[in-house]
Amino acid sequence: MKGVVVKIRVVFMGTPEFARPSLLKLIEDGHNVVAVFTQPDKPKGRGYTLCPPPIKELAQRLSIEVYQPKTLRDDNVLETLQALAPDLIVVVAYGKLLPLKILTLPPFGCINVHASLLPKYRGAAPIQWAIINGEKVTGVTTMMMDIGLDTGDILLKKETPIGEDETAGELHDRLAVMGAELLSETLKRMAEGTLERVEQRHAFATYAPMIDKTLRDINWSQPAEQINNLIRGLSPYPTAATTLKGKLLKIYRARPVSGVVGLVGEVNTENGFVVCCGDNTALEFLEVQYEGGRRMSAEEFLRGHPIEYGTVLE
RNA sequence: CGCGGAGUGGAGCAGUUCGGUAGCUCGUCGGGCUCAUAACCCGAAGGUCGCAGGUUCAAAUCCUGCCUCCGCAA
Repeated sequence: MKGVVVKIRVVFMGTPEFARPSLLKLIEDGHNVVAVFTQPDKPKGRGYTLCPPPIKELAQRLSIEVYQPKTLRDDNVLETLQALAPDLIVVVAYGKLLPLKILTLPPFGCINVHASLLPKYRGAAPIQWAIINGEKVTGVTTMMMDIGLDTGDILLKKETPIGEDETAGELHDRLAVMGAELLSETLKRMAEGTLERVEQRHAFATYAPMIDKTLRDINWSQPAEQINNLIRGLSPYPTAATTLKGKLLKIYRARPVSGVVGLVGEVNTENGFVVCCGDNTALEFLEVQYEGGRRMSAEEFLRGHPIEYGTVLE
């Protein structure tokens, strides 16, 4: 019989899909997750149906107690947490800043998993912005949380190249899994006592703010490469878009092509669904969705929507 | 009751205002041309027009209810 392992009490805080692999990994690793905090249900979709966040569903399936406070700056919430007596709080894309009283509550502190190589891309949308800015490499970071937004001391980092055609959705899924693995390793090394904390080089910090809807409108005078970065960074949500015959056309996937020149925004369908961009570059649409319609390949779209010669996108 | 759009052969669409033979682009199958082809020519198969009622001599089309999908908004 080996020595008795004392399991530490963990409270998990997270909200969207990105946090799922991390919570699952904690359970797989045998950690004692005593409660899950997640954002309140929100009205979503057509008809404003109240939808629980992905983490709530997962937690309920795992029979873990779920709390959904509107704010953490509340004495009742603090009392609840004190009663739960966590040794450690793990935060993955929770969507709220933790007040000092909570940060200092667990003896082992609060650990956060962030989807970038800190101090770059602090904030809400690191994955999207890394792609929009044309980064070739990104990664995940674990850190000891402090009072600021993603400013805490770094524990572990793991890099990964961004594929040339990779979309934010695909990168999101990869980083979510990488983040879960890095979290697992972080906790393991914490238990071993081999973890070091390194202060961020704050001078090199950049911010990745929430994605604003005005971002989605494509400016065709930009070079194709840059437009494609935007398309990849916003796919599949909220999706870069343009206007065709007064209706919204979302672009899920495209690729720069050569040999086609024309006015900025002009459509050429001689060889695929190609649009002329700035600096004499051109972009071919591969997957689109027209207002009111399904998402489909550009080829399918053109069958039912022949485009007149000289049509210009706005 | 948040606002709006759409369901038509396997895929994408037109036809619906103003009821009267089911149409286009593509795919599939067969044949032809070609050294050859995803190219071109000829031909064929394939549709309860989302579902259920109603109006009518007659409904894809008009009326009512329901289901599903999509855009906006959040």
